[in-house]
Amino acid sequence: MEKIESKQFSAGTKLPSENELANRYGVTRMTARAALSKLEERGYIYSKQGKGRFLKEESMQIQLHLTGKVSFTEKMEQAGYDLETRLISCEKVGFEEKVYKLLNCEPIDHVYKVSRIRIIDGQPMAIHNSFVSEKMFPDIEKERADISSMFAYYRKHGHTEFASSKTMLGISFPTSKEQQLLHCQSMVPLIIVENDCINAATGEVLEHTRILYRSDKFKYDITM
Amino acid sequence: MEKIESKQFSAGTKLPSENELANRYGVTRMTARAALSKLEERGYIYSKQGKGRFLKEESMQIQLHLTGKVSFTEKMEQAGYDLETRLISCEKVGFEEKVYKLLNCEPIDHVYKVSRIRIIDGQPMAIHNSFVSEKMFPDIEKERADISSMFAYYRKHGHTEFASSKTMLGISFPTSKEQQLLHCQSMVPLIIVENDCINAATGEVLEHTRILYRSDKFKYDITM
DNA sequence: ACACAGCCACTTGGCAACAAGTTAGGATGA
DNA sequence: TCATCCTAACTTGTTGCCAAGTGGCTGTGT
Repeated sequence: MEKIESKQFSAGTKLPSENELANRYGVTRMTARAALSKLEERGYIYSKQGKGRFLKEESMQIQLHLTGKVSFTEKMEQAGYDLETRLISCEKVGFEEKVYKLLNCEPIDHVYKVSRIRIIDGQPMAIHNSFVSEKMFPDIEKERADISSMFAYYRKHGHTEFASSKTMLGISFPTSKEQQLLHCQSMVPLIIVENDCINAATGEVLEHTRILYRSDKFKYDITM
Repeated sequence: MEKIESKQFSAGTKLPSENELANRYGVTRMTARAALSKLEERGYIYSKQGKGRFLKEESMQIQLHLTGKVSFTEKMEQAGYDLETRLISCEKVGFEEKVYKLLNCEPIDHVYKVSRIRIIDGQPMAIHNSFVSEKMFPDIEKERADISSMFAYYRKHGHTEFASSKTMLGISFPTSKEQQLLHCQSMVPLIIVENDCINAATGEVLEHTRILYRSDKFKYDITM
């Protein structure tokens, strides 16, 4: 059934039709169709009614050192990539226990989610969510338009030395909104990396960050 | 369409039928069916003909420090889990450039893949593949039955100090064989962690390891 | 009153026919 | 000879119907 994916063709190649696959492997057309749909949902192929199914070009993979101290921006610019960071949204979020607890907030406090998208060489690669409390940054609503770099924003507010907390990694699938932003299919796994940014001098938690990486766009280096 | 998954029920709950979902959201039964199939392939629900679809119980997640120096066995036993490691296979593999290069092997050399499965509290959690060269361990074919721990095996052959190389992380989906071994569906992502085990004294590469973790069974700690 | 058989309404699973889009080639006409 | 249109043979997409499995309800016989 899914030995189909082991056959490696070059990009743009036309795949055998549903009927041909069904005959060749002695299954019904529905079974072949299901297998092909899976490949489509994973983002390996695309289909055109009346024409057929075609292999997408395999996208480049960028090496990314996940555990490093340097910021994403610096990493990418050092490696010579054309990185654009675009602000998507900056709005209050509903109560979420984990985030509120980390930011030392009560349920009545307001927490903002600053959502930015990372675009490399024209391709959206990751969504960077920063959770900050109104308590810590009361003017965030007014200043939202100016936020280009979170670190620059924190320095402007007098925080100079930064540290990071425990870093956790998990996997999930994109919501329909995230699919649009990242230009990906529903079955492309996302790697979610979460940690906190702390003022090293005072120990205050400045933000909780939740970064969603397209798992197929990077090779992740987690060397200590 | 996929707002279905946001509704959190408790385990074992019966989901609305295909027809009911189709009517409720004003879509065809095929659309509802496709959405439910997706949930089934991701391993969230199961279906019984004539009865309906039901939520699976959410499995526990074990915290795992990916970048630590201690071995998987030690980590799990320290945390008090009942870990069983079972040998699946130990056989020659075909030429694979990356692995052969890392092991300093030519295409005519023989490389063995020692494949073991990690079972925690009765649940298969990960597949641990070790690639070793016949050049380095000529008697591996005879000794294969005795291999319980790779480190113990290396110590038996005179290697005492170990180091590890660069560690890379990636995502893929299980083959049908891996689905059987890990008791999981086809759309459950696997986290693949690869690195080399090196004799710290001589610098020789003893093995290349490729570990396949079920992404839904762990919370991955990648703190430096 | 109780046991049992049959039926019906519901579920998921599967299939076949049809619809819609594309392309190539041949018939037709100027 | 050349241009144009039509048709036929592909492709994928969609719809609807029927099969198979389950459980409850009801009628019937003892």
